[in-house]
Amino acid sequence: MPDQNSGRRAELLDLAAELFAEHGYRSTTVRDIADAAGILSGSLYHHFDSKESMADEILRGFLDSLFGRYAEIVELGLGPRKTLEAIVTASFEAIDSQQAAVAIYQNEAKHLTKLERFAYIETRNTEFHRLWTDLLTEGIADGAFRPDLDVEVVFRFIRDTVWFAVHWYNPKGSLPVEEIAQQYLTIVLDGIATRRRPAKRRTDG
Amino acid sequence: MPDQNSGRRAELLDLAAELFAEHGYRSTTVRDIADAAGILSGSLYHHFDSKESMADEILRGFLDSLFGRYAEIVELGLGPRKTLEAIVTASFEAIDSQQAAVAIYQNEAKHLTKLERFAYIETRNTEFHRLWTDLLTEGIADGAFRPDLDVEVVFRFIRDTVWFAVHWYNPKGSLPVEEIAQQYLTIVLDGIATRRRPAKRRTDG
DNA sequence: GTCTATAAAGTGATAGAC
DNA sequence: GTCTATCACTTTATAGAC
Repeated sequence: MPDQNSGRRAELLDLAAELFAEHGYRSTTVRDIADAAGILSGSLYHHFDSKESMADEILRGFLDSLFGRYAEIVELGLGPRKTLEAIVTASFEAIDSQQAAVAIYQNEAKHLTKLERFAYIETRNTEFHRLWTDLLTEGIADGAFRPDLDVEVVFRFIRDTVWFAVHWYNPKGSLPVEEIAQQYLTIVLDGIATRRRPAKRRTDG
Repeated sequence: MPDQNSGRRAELLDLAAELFAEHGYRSTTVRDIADAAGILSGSLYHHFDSKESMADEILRGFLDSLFGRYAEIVELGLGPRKTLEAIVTASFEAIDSQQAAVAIYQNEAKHLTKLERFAYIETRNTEFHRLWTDLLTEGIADGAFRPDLDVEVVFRFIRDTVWFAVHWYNPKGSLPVEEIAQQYLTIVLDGIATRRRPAKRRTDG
């Protein structure tokens, strides 16, 4: 295995990530990746052990950086509502800056976790579940969120909507990522129906 | 091609749908399908032209029934809010009764549309987009929905959350599909944040 | 309606030359 | 770091017997 920090290596990994994201892990052949890089398929094995190793490296890097960011946010102790807003915003920023990795995580995680080497995905999913249900439970307890909601349903609802945006978000589109995050937060927090008092309200700090 | 209504044919199609949904279209081999049916792979070709034909038949059947149901709802002329509720509920019912087909639609449509024979998926997507944006625009115009929302963002938000439920919905779970649909509607319409007037409100008919 | 047998193409990966 | 050459295996699909 050559230098882990080689520029060429990172280049190839980026190409692989884009192809995995666009066509799916399974449908992308090592020949496709090599073609995109302008080399032959055999040459890829100078940089990586296997196709699986490439996906592994892409997902590991993405999840480490994402959960590092989440940990930073939680440590700020902003209270349930502001923490929720920050976590959602951070997730949209990840979609913006690491779109391919997010798409792979979305599309392939379920199947890859079956393989031992990808067991850390399950660990991260559990961590994510814990983060959200704690946050929602705390928010319900202190009056920030409605008490009549099923925490599990809300968790999945938020998780799904946030990550699914990766499928249509266009980094070059007219809507900047901050604005989309804001729109999502508005819907999740306040709903789409009209209300008698449209003013912003704040129950927590 | 044998009788289109043969019981065996439908049986094989159901098996294929479950495997495509569970492991992905690409990862499911014709051998897998034949194994599940207790026959050899070659025998499948007595019933179907190709693996692609199987996916085609599954998706066509699903989309036809779903859009038939949508058309029925729209024709009732219930007004924006009640129509939205009915469409969301109908979609959850589809997840309940045709889980495999919905999962295939979710996971594979993007790639399959590239093939000419699956062009009708794009047509349906356009139809779906039209249905929702009309509904939301109408609802904003008559005061049922908030005027400060981007119709496109809300459309994608609802579409994604509703269909994504197929990934975790368990037909044998404790929450009946009607209740999940209701929870989703509550979140989408009213948000998860507390409000000063928690009472139900109705702006349209 | 299923099986036997097999073709034809694609796929992940390796060994060694340059 | 890339290429040449190639292996071992998988996959879709076909032809004809039973």
